[in-house]
Amino acid sequence: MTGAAGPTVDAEITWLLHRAAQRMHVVTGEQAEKHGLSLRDHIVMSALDKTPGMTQVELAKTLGLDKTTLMSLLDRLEQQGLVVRRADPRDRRARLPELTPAGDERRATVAAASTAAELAALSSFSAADVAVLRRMLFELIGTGTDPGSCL
Amino acid sequence: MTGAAGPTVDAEITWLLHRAAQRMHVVTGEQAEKHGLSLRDHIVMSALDKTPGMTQVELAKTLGLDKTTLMSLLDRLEQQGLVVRRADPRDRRARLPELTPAGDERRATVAAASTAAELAALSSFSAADVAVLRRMLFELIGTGTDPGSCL
DNA sequence: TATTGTTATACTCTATAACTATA
DNA sequence: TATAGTTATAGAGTATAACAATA
Repeated sequence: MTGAAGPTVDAEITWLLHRAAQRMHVVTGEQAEKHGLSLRDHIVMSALDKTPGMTQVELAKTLGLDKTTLMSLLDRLEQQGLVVRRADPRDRRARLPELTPAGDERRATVAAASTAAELAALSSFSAADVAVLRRMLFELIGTGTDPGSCL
Repeated sequence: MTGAAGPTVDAEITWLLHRAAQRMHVVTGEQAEKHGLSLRDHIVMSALDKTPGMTQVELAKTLGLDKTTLMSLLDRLEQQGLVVRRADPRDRRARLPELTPAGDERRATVAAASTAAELAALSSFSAADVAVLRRMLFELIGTGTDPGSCL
């Protein structure tokens, strides 16, 4: 497409990213589903663990989710008793989702299985390559996003 | 999550990939849409250009699309006069989609705009880093897929 | 029997708009 | 007026099942 350069790997980065994400979604998602969670459930719960005290809008922005998308995720997690929405004492409009003890236990279980699966899928790469990948993805996401959201 | 190691960038690779793909999808997709195509339309047409003579099943496998997903894409492209489905003389079940002259012209236009947008989005990275990224994504996709599909 | 193309269908993800209660 | 949460809804993207024609 660009011309004479690449031999086999000249496909669009956009589509390669899409398919790689799709594949890793399967790999880690099936770990989460073993414990009754979707990948996105797990992502939300990880964020609640790493950065507690966020409002729902802040949480959505951090994860790159639409606030309405986050709603259904939180609804389901709350219904399962894994998350509770607490009132923010400083702003009566806001609600602060947080993990319940049961939620945190589930989160830790899934986190272990998920990262293990991720490591296995990346096992053929050098640590340096993985570091490059991680840095590039992170910077790519940051482009166009306001700073401050450090996932 | 893994423990004490990473300072800021310790998020799951899976989610980073997802969001990076999402972002690049916007970047290159809006170029395609300037010319009346979706990103996926463009991906299909690029594949038809690079590897002509594939059946629909082969095309779907190459692109990592479900065959039923490909159907609606081809339907729309055929309806717009950008693609035709020709009969395979060697297998009367099979049909070989190919670009029309109009389709190839449109494809070339979108390809130029799309790769330019991709390059711009990746402009802050070194060529070596982009090469690492491309190679890793490619290998990641290959895992679990039968060889032979070289996109 | 297996495979290609096809249709119908459903489920998930995502985004938009509008409403409510606060600020 | 602006913002946080919420609801309803619609549009993509994806996958499953079933069918016809052909191998």
